[in-house]
Amino acid sequence: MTTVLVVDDQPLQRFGFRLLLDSVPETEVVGEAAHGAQAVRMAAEMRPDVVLMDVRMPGMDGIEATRRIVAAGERSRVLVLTTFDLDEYVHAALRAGASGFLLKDARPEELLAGIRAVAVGDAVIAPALTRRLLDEFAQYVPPHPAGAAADRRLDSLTEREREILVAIGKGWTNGEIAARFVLSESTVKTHVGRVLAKLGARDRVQAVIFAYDVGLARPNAG
Amino acid sequence: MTTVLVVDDQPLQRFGFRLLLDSVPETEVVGEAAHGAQAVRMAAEMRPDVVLMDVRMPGMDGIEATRRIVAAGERSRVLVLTTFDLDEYVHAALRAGASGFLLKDARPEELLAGIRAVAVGDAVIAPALTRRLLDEFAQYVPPHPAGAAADRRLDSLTEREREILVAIGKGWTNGEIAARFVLSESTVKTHVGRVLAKLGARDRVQAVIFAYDVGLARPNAG
DNA sequence: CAGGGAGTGGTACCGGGGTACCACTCGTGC
DNA sequence: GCACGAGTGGTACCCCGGTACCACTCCCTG
Repeated sequence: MTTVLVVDDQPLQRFGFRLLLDSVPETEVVGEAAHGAQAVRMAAEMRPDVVLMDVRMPGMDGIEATRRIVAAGERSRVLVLTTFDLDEYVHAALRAGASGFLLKDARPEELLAGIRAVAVGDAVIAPALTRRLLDEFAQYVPPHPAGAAADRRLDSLTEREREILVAIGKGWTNGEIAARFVLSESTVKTHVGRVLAKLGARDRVQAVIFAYDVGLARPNAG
Repeated sequence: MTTVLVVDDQPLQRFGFRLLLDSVPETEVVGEAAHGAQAVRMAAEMRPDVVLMDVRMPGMDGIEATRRIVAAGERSRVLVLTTFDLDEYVHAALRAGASGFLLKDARPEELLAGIRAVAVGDAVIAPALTRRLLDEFAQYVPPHPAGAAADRRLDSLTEREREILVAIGKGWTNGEIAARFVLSESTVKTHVGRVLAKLGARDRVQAVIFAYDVGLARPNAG
């Protein structure tokens, strides 16, 4: 059973979601919020599996609410829904830590499939948006994994450990990494410990520096 | 009506796809290919709306075939299917110009929805892969044009605080900073606290990232 | 001279980070 | 069949990092 918190300023819209989600056995709406602040509070209180988040709302919007929920280390995954397929919304939402971005004109099955996906830790993007996202992706991501030289220490890391290192390089806490990767914090600590040991780093700060040195992490704003 | 070319080296697999796609009125399998070279030829001949492409095949694999079909300027969209969710496959496929990437364990409705999406020019990624793709995306794509905002935060630091920030960026602990600067650890903590507050950083890890972003710290490969 | 910012230093508290050690499940390879 | 590495998860413990709050000294400026 997947518990869902519905966030939308339109009562009728919330009613529609509740009707749909409660009509199938696998999902259950456990609460409704009418704006961002309320959503953040309720997410912390009832820890739903999935937060169905509208973007445009009076007061705190869905993006900011998403950012706070994710930053708070909540276990809830946020699935952002909007009527407008503006690129800025998509970028902002994903950067805020949303696990998915769907359009409100999605078919009911698509919405349910999306909720199912994010509930187990996967991510979904509306097909109409994916195309543009991929174009940007191809534009930015270097063809070959950057520095050919790299570092032998980097090679000693397993695939998972490299992912953890990248996450450390983003400044995430163990709790945040656990939430985003859908792991327990114990597991994250185990991974982090092994990464530090293999790199010969004393703490995560030195791991971050290593990540920048080998090009695993890259300066953002410029 | 969406015309589909099925490409897979396993006859049984092709049969399964044909069964599924011909069972719904909107799609029709107009051809089958057993390897990459044949796929490229057939795509050019019959110009299907969608090419359902397996990755692992003897001879020319699905990635190379995709690249050639797209490069040839065919109108066909390529939807890549594979059993293995290896990152290299995903990258290579998307770089080759594929419109989508799904796993073979997808449910029939998901596959049909994917074909429908790519047929109209959208793109789809299997939810299980999207998560990692988004992580990379966030890693490479710059957040906002911005840039000037970061510098202002740097300007708000005093001379001493900038020195402290540089030291933090070298991975030094508070104790080490105190020793090198000949200060008490209390003083260092005070400085560090002020630096974090001014930068809006949660901890020294994020301060390190900031230092790299604004160029106060620089990658030191080797 | 008064005021204020910068630099230095202290105490007290606590939460997260890091470590040590162990256990279980997979899948691969011998 | 077995061992092994990778991934995941747990418990227990200690200490550093970060915060809150305060105090004192310079030195510059109004």
